[in-house]
Amino acid sequence: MIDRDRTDEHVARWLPVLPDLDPDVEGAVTRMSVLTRHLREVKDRALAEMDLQEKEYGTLHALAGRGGRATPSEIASDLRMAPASITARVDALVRRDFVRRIPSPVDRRRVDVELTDAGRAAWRRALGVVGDEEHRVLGALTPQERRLLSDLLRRVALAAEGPPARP
Amino acid sequence: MIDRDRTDEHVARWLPVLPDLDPDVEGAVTRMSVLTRHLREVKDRALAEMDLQEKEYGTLHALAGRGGRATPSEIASDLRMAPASITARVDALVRRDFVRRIPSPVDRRRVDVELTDAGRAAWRRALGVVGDEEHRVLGALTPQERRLLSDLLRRVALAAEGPPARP
DNA sequence: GCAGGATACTTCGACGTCGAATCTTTCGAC
DNA sequence: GTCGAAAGATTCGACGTCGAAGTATCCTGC
Repeated sequence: MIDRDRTDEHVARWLPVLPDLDPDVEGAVTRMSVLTRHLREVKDRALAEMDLQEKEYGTLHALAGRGGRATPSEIASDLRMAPASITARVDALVRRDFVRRIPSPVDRRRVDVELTDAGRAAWRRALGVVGDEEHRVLGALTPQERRLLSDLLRRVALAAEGPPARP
Repeated sequence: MIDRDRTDEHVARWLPVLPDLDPDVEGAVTRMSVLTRHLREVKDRALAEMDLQEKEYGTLHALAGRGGRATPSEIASDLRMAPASITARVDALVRRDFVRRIPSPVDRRRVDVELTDAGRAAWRRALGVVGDEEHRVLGALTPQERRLLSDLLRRVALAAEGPPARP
């Protein structure tokens, strides 16, 4: 038969006290949360071995996703963080020579943040390891099942993105 | 045809720069992360309307899951937090009379934390609203599809819980 | 041209979490 | 019995994030 995972234990532990708990809803939600946390932790450890923190990598990644140049506000938006939090992140990356601050010549309020060659190299070097664990755990499914999973999650995501709950 | 969600945009934006990105793997992982964050934010807002913070509810919930009585270490373990972080949380709940500290008579190193009647009532009152959004978004699927989603995620979770990646 | 509002980044103060250290109590070896 | 190691909660100092305030700059309407 199929094995039980930790979420099954979790649900089994709660069912007696919350009888109207839907095991499939609770199971799906809990597993998404568990897997998200797991991937972040593995990514953290893998990056640490190449002397990079997750927040450093994340900032470089956001930058690379914008062609290697972006404003603090854009980075904050991509990372879903407060713009105020970006200042310290960029400071640290500047100290490591992974990034440069370039005052915008066209708008003197703006400061563009630009990847240096070293920054881009560090990002590329780390790029491989961060996806590895994702592929490893998703490798438990066949390609068709991965497509199916992604499609099911898209429909759930659309419901989440759409109209909020009716009062 | 089927609609695109924000994750589809995300993948489309990255595909040109990372050609060997697997859209199904990246899509599934990103949607799990997005949905986990979404559910936490909605839960936060719903709880705020009944004058409860997410961290307060979380602590009460962990306590209720242990029959209304547990040690700080047990709470920390259930919440996957450092035991040191529990002290302040319990302090705040004690101030609201949701919780009591009871020195263990059998082991004088231990301090049991116990739900008060008010604490249990607050937990029960909040219990309904936290599950509502989960059911709403998962309602985009049929019961059979929810079962299927949960089963697919279980297999992924088992791969994550199992042996780590081979070096 | 200029006054007032909007925009963009940064600074500041507060907060939550964590690892390490502390202090007490318990347990085990002898 | 006693000593040292282990276990449990807490305190402390550091860190990352955030909202609000601050500062400089741009833009729009008049």
